[in-house]
Amino acid sequence: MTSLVLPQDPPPSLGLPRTQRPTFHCVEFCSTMAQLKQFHSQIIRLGLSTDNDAMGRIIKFCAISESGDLNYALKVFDKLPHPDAFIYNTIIRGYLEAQLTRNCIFFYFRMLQDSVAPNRFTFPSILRACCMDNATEEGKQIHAHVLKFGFGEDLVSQNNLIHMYANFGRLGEAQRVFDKIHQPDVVSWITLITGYSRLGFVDQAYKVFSLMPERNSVSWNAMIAAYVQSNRFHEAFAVFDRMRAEKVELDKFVAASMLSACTGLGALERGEWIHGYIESRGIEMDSKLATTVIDMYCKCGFLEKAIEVFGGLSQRGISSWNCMIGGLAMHGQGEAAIQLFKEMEKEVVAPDNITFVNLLSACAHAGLVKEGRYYFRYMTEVYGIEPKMEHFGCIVDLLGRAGLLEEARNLIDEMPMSPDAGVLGALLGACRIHREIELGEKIGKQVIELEPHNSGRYVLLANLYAEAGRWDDVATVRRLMNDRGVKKVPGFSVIEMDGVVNEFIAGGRGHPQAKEIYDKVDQMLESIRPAGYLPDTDGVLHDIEEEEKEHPLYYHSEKLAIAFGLLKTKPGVTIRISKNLRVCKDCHNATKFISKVFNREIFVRDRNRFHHFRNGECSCNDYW
DNA sequence: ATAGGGTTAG
Repeated sequence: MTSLVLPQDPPPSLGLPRTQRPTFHCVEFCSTMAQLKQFHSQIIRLGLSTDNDAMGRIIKFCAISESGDLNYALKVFDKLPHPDAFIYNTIIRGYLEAQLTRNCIFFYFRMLQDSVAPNRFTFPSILRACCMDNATEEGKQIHAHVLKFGFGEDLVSQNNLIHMYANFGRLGEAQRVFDKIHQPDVVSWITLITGYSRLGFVDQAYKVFSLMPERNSVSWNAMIAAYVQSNRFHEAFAVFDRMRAEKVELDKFVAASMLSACTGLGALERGEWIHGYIESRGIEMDSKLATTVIDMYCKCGFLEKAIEVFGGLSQRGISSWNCMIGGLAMHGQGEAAIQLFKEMEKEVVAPDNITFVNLLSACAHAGLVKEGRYYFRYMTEVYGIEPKMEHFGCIVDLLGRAGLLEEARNLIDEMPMSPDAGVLGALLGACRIHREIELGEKIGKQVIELEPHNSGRYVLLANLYAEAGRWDDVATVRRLMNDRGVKKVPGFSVIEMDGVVNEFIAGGRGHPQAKEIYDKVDQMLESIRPAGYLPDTDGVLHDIEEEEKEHPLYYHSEKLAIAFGLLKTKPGVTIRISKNLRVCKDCHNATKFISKVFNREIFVRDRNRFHHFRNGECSCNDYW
């Protein structure tokens, strides 16, 4: 497709009816700018350099196609005496795709100034530009234009208005636009559902979802994703089951959402089922889906399988590498993470800042201080990546855990930005481990004021006080939380059994076999006492109230889940638990003893990492 | 007859 002859004879005349004029389809066969320029010059030689029909096609290629050149499009545009709406729309679209949203808006107003009436194709792009630019004023104004120019009935424009208002956080406006549509289509519904969900109104999203007259896989997925993103995994499963019951096939989007739900719960068996489905149905494994699968196996504790899937990928995008390195980090396999990083470099995949977050956190979790320091410098020196907040967080974590609190503090002082709650929280955690009460207190108060609504920050300081036996101060922190109306996130643990996800909350009696399970906990804790287990009540604020101090420690959610696991599985079978908070000191200690006395491997995934308990020891080396 | 909208990682 290198030479294409344009009709030269007779020379086209602008006065001819459309059917008799030359067509310019040749431009649509272009794949490079060089080819396009050839056609362009031929067309100019035909005397058509100011012909909208011809130039519109040239501009379309330059402004929108992958291999185009927006500046060239603009040059062509500047030579046109009377560009038509198509051409303006195309340039606006080009700016949009180049993410030059201010220029989109600017160009739209220029279009109006040039007295070219916008058409129904104009508004979707310009509304998206307003959306991306957070241009609320212009957005409202353009909404008025949509109506004024008579496109109040155009569905695509209305759907984009819904999208835009939702993005602005103006759900009332979004709903009003939706309500005015005579026949909303599936996209209108989905846009509204996603709008509610992204702003955290999941129940409202569900109300809309349940009103939909017809649903396709995209709408099912919008609802599933809404639940997954708000950590309501059981509800995601419920919607998924309904979708299956209605015989809707899952596509790669639904598969990805459901894998995330499995990841969130630590539901390995169900995750394996989805993965098997993807393979047997030949659902396309793009790099995003591959990353989701690998992430599921990592976070559900099946690291070997994650490595296998990773190894089998024909294309390894940066995110696959990052995910795998992060998985090794989470399992405390620092050396392996570094090995993998070196392999990545060998395959000439350029690491990005996330790669280094994961690599540094691998060093931190494995206590590889020397290596961590090395790669922190390496990142900037070799790849020119300036450390961001997260990188400082990793290094502070690394140094702090290793007891190098002074160095961690100095690093914080030298940071180019002021430390956020995450960075200071890392230092605070280190203070608790190393019983640096005074420094910890100072940092703890700072952290709380940085994130006064994050209950975890209060818990950390309270635990530090508890560590020092300062019970009055523990009470003060709790009072502060109460006064501010900050609710502690309830801790829960889940264990999957024959594909059923069993969820436990501390002291909860909701499980049908509660009696049996609680008896098992008592028996379990009695049998580890002779081996040396002593209950440790320091971490009390973790799950419970003061007056219940002594007792419910025994009934922390992970103890219930482990007891259930012992009850329901054959001797020797590995027990896998995942919980939403960090595992407390007492549970960690107890689990070590359980692994020895009951001769079981126990995997516990907590908020931060994996703990692999075996024969009385934990893979984290008590380093968490 | 050239153009527009919805869902997925880390």
